[in-house]
Amino acid sequence: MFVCLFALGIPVPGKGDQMLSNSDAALLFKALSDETRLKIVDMVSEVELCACDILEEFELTQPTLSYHMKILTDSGLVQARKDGSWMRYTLNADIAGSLRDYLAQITADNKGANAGRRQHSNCSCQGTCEG
Amino acid sequence: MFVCLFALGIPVPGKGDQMLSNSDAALLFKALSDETRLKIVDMVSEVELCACDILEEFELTQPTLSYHMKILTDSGLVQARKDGSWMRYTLNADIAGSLRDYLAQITADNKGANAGRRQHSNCSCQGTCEG
DNA sequence: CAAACATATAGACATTCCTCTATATGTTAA
DNA sequence: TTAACATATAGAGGAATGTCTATATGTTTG
Repeated sequence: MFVCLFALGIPVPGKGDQMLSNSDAALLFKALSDETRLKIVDMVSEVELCACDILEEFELTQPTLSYHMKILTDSGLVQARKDGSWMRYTLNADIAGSLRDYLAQITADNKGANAGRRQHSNCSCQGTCEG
Repeated sequence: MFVCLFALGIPVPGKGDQMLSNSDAALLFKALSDETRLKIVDMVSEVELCACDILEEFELTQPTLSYHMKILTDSGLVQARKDGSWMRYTLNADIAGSLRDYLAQITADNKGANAGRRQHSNCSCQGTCEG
């Protein structure tokens, strides 16, 4: 039977993304533990944005936004690129993927020694999902 | 072409789990922003455990563990069940699933108006995944 | 160069977080 | 009922967080 390894929280082999350490994951979740930063992640996952574009969407001062961007880039979840006087931000899709894998891993209940493969409750792939 | 909706971060219809609000998600990520709590989540996702079982795995005092369990249960990520003198803890799989969906959603780059369905980088389902 | 623009840093301040000790509450067992 | 066990609560203290104002740094433009 084919199952969706991703949905089971099993890192897909050959993808090159390694399981995050607990401390890295804690840092990434801390970066996501603030509503402002959640909105920023959502924004920069769609399209590259400069700080001034992001600032317009919030009622924050420029230094406060800079503080949040530093937390996001230090965690690795957001990439910064300097373009003249602008800083352009995008999501780091690899880190985001690793964090999704990590979250799936620690919330999966198939980690015991005798855990068998089975359909994950959150996967729509009714057994047809390649594993 | 069939794609994996789950891996795309699109809530699977008919599952009954609603997209979390930003503030709920921030609270859940805050619950996960501490290494001790990450380990606890990993532990209780495998098997129901009482506080004393969990305490043995850490170099913490009992009140400190109680503090962490309160944060985890208040967030909804962990369920508590009183059994005589013991508190038994398990992962709330529904909330965990909603959080995985939320994370997939805000880190997906397919949210624009003209976004097309396509294979997600973290899904092993090579187009065979039912959507 | 000087002015305007974009961003970062420094420092202050209130709040929250994580840990502890001490103690309280509730449950089981002798 | 008393002792032992399991957990929760109160309160303290130091560290971290999120916000601001003021200022510094670097870039573009007239």
